[in-house]
Amino acid sequence: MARRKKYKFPKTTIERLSYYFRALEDLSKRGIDTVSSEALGGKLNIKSSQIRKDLSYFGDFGKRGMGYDVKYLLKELKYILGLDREWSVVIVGAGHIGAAMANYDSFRKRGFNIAAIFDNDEKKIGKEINGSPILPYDNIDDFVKQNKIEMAIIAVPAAAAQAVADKLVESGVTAILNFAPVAVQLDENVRCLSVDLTTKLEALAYYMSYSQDKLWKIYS
Amino acid sequence: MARRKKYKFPKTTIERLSYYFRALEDLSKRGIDTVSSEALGGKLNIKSSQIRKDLSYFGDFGKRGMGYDVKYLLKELKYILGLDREWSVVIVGAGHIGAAMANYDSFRKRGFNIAAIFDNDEKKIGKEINGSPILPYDNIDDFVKQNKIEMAIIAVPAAAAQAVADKLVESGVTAILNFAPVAVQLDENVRCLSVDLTTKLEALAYYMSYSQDKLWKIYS
DNA sequence: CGGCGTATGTTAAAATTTTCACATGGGTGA
DNA sequence: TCACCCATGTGAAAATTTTAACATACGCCG
Ligand SMILES: NC(=O)c1ccc[n+]([C@@H]2O[C@H](COP(=O)([O-])OP(=O)(O)OC[C@H]3O[C@@H](n4cnc5c(N)ncnc54)[C@H](O)[C@@H]3O)[C@@H](O)[C@H]2O)c1
Ligand SMILES: NC(=O)c1ccc[n+]([C@@H]2O[C@H](COP(=O)([O-])OP(=O)(O)OC[C@H]3O[C@@H](n4cnc5c(N)ncnc54)[C@H](O)[C@@H]3O)[C@@H](O)[C@H]2O)c1
Repeated sequence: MARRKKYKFPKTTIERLSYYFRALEDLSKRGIDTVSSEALGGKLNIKSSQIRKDLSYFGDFGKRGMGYDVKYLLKELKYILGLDREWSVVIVGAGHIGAAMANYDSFRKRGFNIAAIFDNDEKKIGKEINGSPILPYDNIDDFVKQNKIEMAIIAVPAAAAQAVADKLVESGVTAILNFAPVAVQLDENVRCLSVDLTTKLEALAYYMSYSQDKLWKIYS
Repeated sequence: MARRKKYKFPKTTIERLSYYFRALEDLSKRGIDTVSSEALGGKLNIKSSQIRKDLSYFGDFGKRGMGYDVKYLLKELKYILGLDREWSVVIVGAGHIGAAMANYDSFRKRGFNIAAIFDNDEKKIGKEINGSPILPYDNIDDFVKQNKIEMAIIAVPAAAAQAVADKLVESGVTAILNFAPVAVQLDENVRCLSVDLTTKLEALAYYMSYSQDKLWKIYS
């Protein structure tokens, strides 16, 4: 499909491409139309050689002696990251996290459309959050199938997460962002990323206790 | 301070220790008092050798032929992770993310006390979330000093994040969990972890576009 | 139009992290 | 008590990822 020079590269590269993309958007907004790997790295606390290597896995985007054309690189990264299209997403769990995600307009700007939110709490069903309806969890299967939903965000309590994930996958979802603090077991052709906020706090606690360990990247 | 056999180990080890801790809590609740690295790994999708190595950086916690005593390992991990004490935390930004974090009781159970939430929105000041008062952002300096706050959660818009971080550090905070999508520039003796939800979604989009890449860990 | 400064893309080396393989030692039961 | 089983802890190998170094190419300026 998309351009790619090498077939193997670090998993962390994709994460960094996303950072590059955002930083470039910022530069673009500020009217800057050329940037060197050195300058971009300074902004993100990432070594310039790392940036050049990451980009080199996908193509030759820069001009020697000159750096990178911001708009051009943005376009390429958009393509590489799969952001040149719309993604239909459902959120399961209309609680705090689910609501936060539904209210975050930057997702929509990036092409992630929150088609609906599902919950099993009668009191929430029928309302809407930021324009997305809250629907009965029991209808999720039909909805996902009919609307060809590919991505889902799980924001239900840990105890319910595995069952929700199973139902989602059965309905046809193939990518899941999971906020529940459990290791969801899934078929290997389903992509699942977990966001674990407790772990982050605990890691901070560890590093507070052992101040001799100075090992941080701005990203993680 | 705490026990540690080797002085160098992967950064990812700490993250995993946190997963082990949570999985062990679960086992403990269910009345299981011994576990092998193999069984624990199965629960978390982590190789048993990885678990044994991670633990070996800090001590000999298991019994050969037997596995690990759940309660004992929990106690040790609690100590290692710095969870055997209370942490006073402030949240900056009483928006969606700030509210979600303040409402999450598991943090309190783990020893993270949300001492206060700060905001510059007149309409929010004076209210409280889950027992924590929302105070004027202008008072944050005094509050942090007087209450010896060490940790902070930044949940303000990206544009304000750097200024907030600077103010926090100036007031004495030395650990920050940052939700704003910017690389905050900090003195190297301040620990900062960022949670970047946009990046996670974008990474999912990438892997949806390139289904040939099957490379997932349950954690990330 | 050709030399010079500059920043890329790449190759090779270094560093880090994971995985393997197995010797080691604790517990159990005969 | 002793032999046997089992899962740990570890040292060495493999795999992955980052960093360094530099030859290469581009554009500008004189
Ligand atoms: N809030 C935080 O800051 C935070 C931090 C770390 C982890 N998490 C995790 O994120 C997840 C969501 O947290 P939250 O704070 O939004 O929880 P919440 O309690 O605010 O919301 C959960 C929602 O899920 C709904 N729900 C429960 N079971 C369901 C089911 N089977 N099907 C459909 N809907 C169901 C509930 O009605 C509720 O609306 C939880 O797993 C939690 O552990 C949250
Ligand atoms: N909501 C999400 O799902 C989501 C997803 C990705 C990233 N984020 C990031 O997390 C951060 C918080 O997001 P949110 O959705 O909670 O935003 P929000 O708009 O709901 O809340 C922001 C809060 O910060 C307060 N605030 C603004 N400037 C301030 C300042 N200088 N000092 C003190 N308070 C100030 C506002 O009054 C508001 O209450 C943002 O940086 C956002 O980009 C949020």
